[in-house]
Amino acid sequence: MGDAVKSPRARYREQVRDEIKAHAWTQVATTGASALSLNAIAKQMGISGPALYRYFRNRDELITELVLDAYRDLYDTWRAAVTPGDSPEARLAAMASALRRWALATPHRYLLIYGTPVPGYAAPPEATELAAGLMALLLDAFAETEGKAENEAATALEHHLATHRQWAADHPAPPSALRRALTFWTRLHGVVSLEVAGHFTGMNFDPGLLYAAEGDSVVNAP
Amino acid sequence: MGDAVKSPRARYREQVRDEIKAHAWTQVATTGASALSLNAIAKQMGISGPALYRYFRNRDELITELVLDAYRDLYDTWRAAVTPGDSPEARLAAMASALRRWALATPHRYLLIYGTPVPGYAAPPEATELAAGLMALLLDAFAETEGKAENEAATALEHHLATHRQWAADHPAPPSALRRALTFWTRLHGVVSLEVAGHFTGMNFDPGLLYAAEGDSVVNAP
DNA sequence: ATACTTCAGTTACAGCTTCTAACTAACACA
DNA sequence: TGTGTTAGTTAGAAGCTGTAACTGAAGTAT
Repeated sequence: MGDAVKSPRARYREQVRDEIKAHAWTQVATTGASALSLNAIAKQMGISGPALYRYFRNRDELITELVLDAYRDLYDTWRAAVTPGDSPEARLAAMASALRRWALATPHRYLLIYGTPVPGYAAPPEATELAAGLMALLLDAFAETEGKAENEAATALEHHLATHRQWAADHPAPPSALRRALTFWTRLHGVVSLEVAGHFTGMNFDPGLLYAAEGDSVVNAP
Repeated sequence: MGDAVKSPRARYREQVRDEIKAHAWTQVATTGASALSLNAIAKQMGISGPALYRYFRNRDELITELVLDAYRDLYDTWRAAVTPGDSPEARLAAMASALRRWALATPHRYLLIYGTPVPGYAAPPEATELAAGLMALLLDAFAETEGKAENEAATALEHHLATHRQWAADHPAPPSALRRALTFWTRLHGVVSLEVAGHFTGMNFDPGLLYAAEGDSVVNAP
């Protein structure tokens, strides 16, 4: 485990695990996580079904691994999308459009982490930490900008968040930033989740414009 | 079919169909639609598995029926929530809080229509019509109020919607109302979908306050 | 070098799923 | 009383997850 140079067995094991995950991803991308079949993966790899259980305790463990990978990939995507020196507004805009591109590229990957939870699956603590890492990127940016609560309910929320901020306990962002980061997240998710779930198809308008307006509504609040 | 008084066979058939759906609903409520098992329903009813195929062509047809029922139920809930004479603001507030209550009462029912689509399932045209019926209730209210686009992106969206309004073709609401209804929908969905999917658990804040702020942000825009 | 242990992969199987095919038995109606 | 419709049956194909028991190869220790 702590070895810098891994044994050949461990290397082989890791390689097969990666191959399994690669096949799992193509399956998720096409049919979604709920239809993921370990048997089908084994068949594609030319091995028997039960052989996969040497590498993953069960189906849920494989799915959990995919969820964590998805979080990490989104985190990397955001890190790659922002230019460190840029203004917070520019960084938020970059993260917003990167998120939608990431979601539309592989809708089922987005739904895997933000859609209907697959029955029986329990999010591991690591997933919560990765989600917090994403949130931290938003908080970093919002902490650098000002933004007034636009109505009484928003003010009430902001006051509430001043004392209910365990989810951002180790981040110095003020309540206003917490509120705007949360709002940013839910507004973007509201648009993109309905889009990837196909709820806009047939409505004949451009979801990209709605998405842009929603992102701007939080970042460039009047 | 067109008979006002149905034959005893048809009545029996309808009764069994309803019983199947009732069992399906309790199953959906506990484990979600993706884990719905026709076999398990048959066992609960004391009949053999294949007998159910007399009443539903296949699993997807049963799920489709549940989806349509859910839409109808949400529509009725909204109709019951609003008081006709009330101000549009009051009606929108009533629909918003009714929606969240409806979603939290049976999370999987909300996810059935607004969550990850179950693989293989294709939304029937009737579902689109029912969704349009829900949207019409929002449009009715927003058409009675004023609301300015708060930034350039929102203005661009509003202009776009002036010429891309097939989804509200038979509704006289102006572009501003279309924009606000759409925004209302996605903002409420953004909060409630993350809430029912469990993404707020462990964050230790009250989603109800965020939900209220989001609803107000569209209805009581400054 | 030989013996021992670890482990990847195998087949067989239990138990679950959807769904089809063929058959029986009850009912409606003329 | 006869005929056609239909609700239900069992049998079974083909798929799934997951367990048990076994084989054979690779790594490790003596």
